[in-house]
Amino acid sequence: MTQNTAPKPHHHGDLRNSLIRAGIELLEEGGRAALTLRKCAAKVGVSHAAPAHHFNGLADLKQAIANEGFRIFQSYLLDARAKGPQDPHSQLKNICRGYLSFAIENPALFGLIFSYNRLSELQRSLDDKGQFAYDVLRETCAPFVRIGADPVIVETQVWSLVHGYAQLYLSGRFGPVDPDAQNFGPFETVIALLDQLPLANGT
Amino acid sequence: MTQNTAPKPHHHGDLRNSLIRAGIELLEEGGRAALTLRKCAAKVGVSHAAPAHHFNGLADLKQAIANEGFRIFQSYLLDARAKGPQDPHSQLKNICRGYLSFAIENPALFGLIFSYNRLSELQRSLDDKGQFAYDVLRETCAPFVRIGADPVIVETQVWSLVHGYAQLYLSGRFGPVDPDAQNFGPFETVIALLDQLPLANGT
DNA sequence: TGTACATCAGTGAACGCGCGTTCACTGATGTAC
DNA sequence: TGTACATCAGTGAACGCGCGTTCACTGATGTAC
Repeated sequence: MTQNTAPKPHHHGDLRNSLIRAGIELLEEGGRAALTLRKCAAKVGVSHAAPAHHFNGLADLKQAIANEGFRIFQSYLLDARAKGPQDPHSQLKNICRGYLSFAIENPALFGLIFSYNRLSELQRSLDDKGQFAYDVLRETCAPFVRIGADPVIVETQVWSLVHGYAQLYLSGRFGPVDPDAQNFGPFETVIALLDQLPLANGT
Repeated sequence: MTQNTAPKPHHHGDLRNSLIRAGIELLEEGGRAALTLRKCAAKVGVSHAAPAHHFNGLADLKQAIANEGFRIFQSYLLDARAKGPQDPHSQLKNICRGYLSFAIENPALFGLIFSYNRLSELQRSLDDKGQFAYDVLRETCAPFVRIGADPVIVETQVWSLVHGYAQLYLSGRFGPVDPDAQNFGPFETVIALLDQLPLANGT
């Protein structure tokens, strides 16, 4: 076809992105230890030497996966906020639902992009990507900041609350993980927690 | 000396516990991937085959490390609560400081014991150990539950808030990680967040 | 349009490495008598 | 108290495995002319 959009690889077509997607699947299927260059190559159906043409080693692939993870994470937040009513309260609740949805549907990726990793070179790059997600949260929190108050308090409180609940829920600390739970599931719980926060009237 | 307290190993003295301690150090020094049976053995100074007499494989050592991690975590909570004034507000604040201290001083261990691991057989065992820590938090939260209200709301809110803040702080999301930060560091921040919660008067 | 050529993504064999695990062994410890 | 013995923690060699990485190669693609 045309080649004006992106440089098309000659044989596979889109091996780099395919390897990233395969890596995410391996991560969710078998945890961090299951993410290897050879397994990614096998999942895509190429030889184990092929990834070397697209990534400068395993660390580089991991970084690409984490970047893609942040992109997906941000799309969860934006999609959730855009779907419902656009008043500030609905936006705030929906963005928190999106946060929790991402964590539940992509638990290993969620763990990867927020993992503490003092040793990793990728931390700084991730900081930039993570900043976009933070910005989405910040602007959604803005209407709830009391006049004259430091907006960081509300932002940090909402983010910590949702993030902590998501992780503790995933770790099974609040009972078995069941995304299909009826009645009072994790989404209702996190909204109930949010309703307890002393937020200013959203304007 | 005497042998009436615990069965003393013949040669090393306390190899099992030494391997657990070495494993925790490796974890903090080099991340999850650095935790191997051979490295633990080398760090303790025994042959790489020695651990097989004390652990049934790497997964067994990891489980022992996670159990020890929960024990240390709980001791942080209890020590922090016991040190300061014993009124309910001080207790609640101090237990949250202990929570954050543990996370900052043992970030990899913190990550391990709260890691989502669907695949691990050790999850159930950890659930039991984690329950003790939850109980400490629950009883400290009890005075702040409004009459007639579900105590789970306060417990979950406090726990999620502190846990989420600890993890986001460690991941560098709130700026560089600096335990020696002057003025308004992570401990002051988490207390400020806590002060915003709509808690009943501690009695 | 056709041909010759440069590019480069993917191949398959090969390498060294650290890993978990096994095995027969050694030798210190603790115990039975 | 002394001796013979059973126990078992730790040793060192060996194994097969999956890993990342390299290398010369192949052959399809895209381009220059």
